[in-house]
Amino acid sequence: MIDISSYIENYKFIPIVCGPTASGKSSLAFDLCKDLNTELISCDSMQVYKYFDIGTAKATKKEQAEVKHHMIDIVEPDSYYSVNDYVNDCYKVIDSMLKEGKLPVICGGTGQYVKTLCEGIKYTDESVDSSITDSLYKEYEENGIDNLYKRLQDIDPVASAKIHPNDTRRVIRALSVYISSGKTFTEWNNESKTDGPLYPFKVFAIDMDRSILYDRINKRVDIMMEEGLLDEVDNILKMDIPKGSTSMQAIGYKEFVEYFDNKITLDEAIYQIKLRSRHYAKRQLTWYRYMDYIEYLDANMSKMDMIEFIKSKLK
RNA sequence: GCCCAGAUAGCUCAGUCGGUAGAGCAGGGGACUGAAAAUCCCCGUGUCGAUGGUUCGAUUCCGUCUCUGGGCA
Repeated sequence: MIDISSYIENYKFIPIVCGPTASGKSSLAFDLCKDLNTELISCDSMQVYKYFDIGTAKATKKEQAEVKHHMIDIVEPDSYYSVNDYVNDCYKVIDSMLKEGKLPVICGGTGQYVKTLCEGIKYTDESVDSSITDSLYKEYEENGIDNLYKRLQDIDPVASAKIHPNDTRRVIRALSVYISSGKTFTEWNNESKTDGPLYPFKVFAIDMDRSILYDRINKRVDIMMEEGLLDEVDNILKMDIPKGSTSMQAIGYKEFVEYFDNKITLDEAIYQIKLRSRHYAKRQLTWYRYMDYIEYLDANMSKMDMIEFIKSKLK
């Protein structure tokens, strides 16, 4: 673990501000950055994509002029950007900020990215060729999952015991690792384990009453519509981004594809966005409960009090 | 006013040839090592509209009432 005290006086930890979607984490992290006179590092799997602005609740140009935001708008919408890419790029930003004497403030809702940072998972440089994955998917589409799952059981009983057969994504991932590297998924994953995180992180999450949160989510979708989400999506769809691209999985975008195809009404699309956002928030909350090292911030606290609380925990 | 069809889980509805009921959606919980805003797993007791009757027993059959659709006047 890297000791940050040689770069930053007074602080021993790098804060990661989390919270479910629409909980107000970005606004909190923004104010924290202003208070600490520093810059923000986004930890969000969808804000990395250019042009996906309103629907991903990306910081506005005005906000970005006030506080520098890293790890947003860094890739084209048709690119493939993995957790591994994220953590590597993130470490580079952290390193350069520390060298400038700035305490990084990380903020975002992507649980897997936060986990990877906090557990210090170190992915190998090897990667699985997409042709292997493609042929496994082809096999799945032709013959179903049963045989693929049986193969996984033979090769890697430990992994297969943890992966449900219906979870085709994970079954195929585990198999593809073995076919590609000759190592089982379990071996491959064990190799990526480390003693702990690269930097001393401290994770915070805004804790809010569920009904209030859902109300905020629903209202925020309405606000996004007023801000011109539909035009944004229309422009993005004109870019002909491949359907399977990660960026096209973003909530608030994929739902409009059917609307523009005249398969659903606008109201139905908006209903779906609100619904899927609520489901997403629920899954985020499961991540936070899983991270037993997290510090909760009661949403009833004032933002100033939250900032003071966070700062006190970083010392 | 008359006729017909409904009234069952938060919503949409199925069902019980009479032995007090079950799906989808919503909602809740969980998993998560290279697509993660993805992917996947688990969780269903509710005066079966009200009331009287028949019956050992009614949400189910019959009567009356209330409400909601639709039709005829």
